[in-house]
Amino acid sequence: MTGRPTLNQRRRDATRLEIARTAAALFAERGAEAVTAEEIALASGISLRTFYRYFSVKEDAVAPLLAAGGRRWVQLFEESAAGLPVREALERSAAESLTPADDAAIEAMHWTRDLLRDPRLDDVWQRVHADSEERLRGVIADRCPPGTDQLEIRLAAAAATTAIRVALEEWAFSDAPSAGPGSPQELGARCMRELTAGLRLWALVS
Amino acid sequence: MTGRPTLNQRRRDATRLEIARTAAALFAERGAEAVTAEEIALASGISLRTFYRYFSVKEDAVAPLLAAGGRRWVQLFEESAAGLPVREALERSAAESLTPADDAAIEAMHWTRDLLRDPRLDDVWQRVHADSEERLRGVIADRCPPGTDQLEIRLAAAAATTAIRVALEEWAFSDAPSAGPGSPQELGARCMRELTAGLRLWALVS
DNA sequence: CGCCGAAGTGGCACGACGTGCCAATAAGGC
DNA sequence: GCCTTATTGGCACGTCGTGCCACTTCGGCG
Repeated sequence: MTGRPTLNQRRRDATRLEIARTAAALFAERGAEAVTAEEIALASGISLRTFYRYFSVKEDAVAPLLAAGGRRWVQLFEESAAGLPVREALERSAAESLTPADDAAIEAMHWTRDLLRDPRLDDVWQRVHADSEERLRGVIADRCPPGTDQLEIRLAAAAATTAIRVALEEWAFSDAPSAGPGSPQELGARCMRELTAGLRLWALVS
Repeated sequence: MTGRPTLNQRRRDATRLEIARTAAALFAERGAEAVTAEEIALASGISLRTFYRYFSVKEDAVAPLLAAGGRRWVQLFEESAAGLPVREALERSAAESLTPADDAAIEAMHWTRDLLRDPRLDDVWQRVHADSEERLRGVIADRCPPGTDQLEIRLAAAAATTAIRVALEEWAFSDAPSAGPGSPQELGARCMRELTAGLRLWALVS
């Protein structure tokens, strides 16, 4: 279905991710304020001009890391069994996306904690979630019968995204480990349940 | 209690608001991208250097207008009868803040619609709500008995803020009037009810 | 094999952004 | 009146982000 990305596209994505790692290391070390775009570029082995072809704003360089979880969430939700009620599918995919499986996911979650503490990166964080909410809205709509009230779908996407955002922020500013009590999964499940419990969408789509 | 602001402070706030109006007019006319900070400054009768003493980022110039409703909300909530259950107080103050009373409020809501359509201003919009969520968290905490679970309070603030944000965005991109069906009040009440219905905080604080 | 178009990269120049610094000015207290 | 304090404007500077053009790389095709 989804035509696999071309070779060049995958190389581009790899470069993107490598720049993101470099930027994250520099940002975590000195703070985003004190790092210039040129430094990130040179440390990544590319020119300044090329850096701005990958990211239009300096701070966005870490977006691929911050957005990784959300991407995975949407993907898991899309792939979940079609028979599953929307609400179950949403909760399960969220929980799974918060349980880092491969090394890349573990790494991304590790960086997230450091990056969230930098106020200069608040904007990227918000942008990432606005983007996530939008994507989620799309895939939820795909699961609902045509004609379903669009506002209800939007509210579901907003509630779910807000839940995960709050859970991650809460975790990042605590000293809880990434698994067990106080972990993103646990907080995420709790926030998600509370914020989505009152939605009428669940009644509309059985 | 709250010592009234000094004369100088009020002059400062007035200047701030006037710059905001000037910036909003320019942004709405040409888009934030095409307006330089220097233009806003000169059109406001101040120097560029002074402009940056009022707003550290060009786009923030319109923040006072976008934040006006949220400020009012928090204020109304604080002033609401102490006997009222938190949930009622929150819903009523939100509804009232979405029903523009004085001219300034009407004007702010009018600008909001234009400004929300400019993608370049998304960041300010998000920042304004992050700020609103924070303030709300504070005043809700003041109403709850000490020792109340902080996460529950945070979730309530996040849910309420998200509700209002979604309602305003939905309204701004529709052609609904600012009163009557499809109005911010109506959408706000509906979003608020759905997003806060599942919160455990209401059970915790009676 | 060599040619070729498409895509990616680097260098350069430029306007705009945002800040540190210092001098000039205005406001408020004694 | 004077003095202290806050606010303002001007200037210089480093950084940001983009338009433009020349150069390289790479996969396809005769």
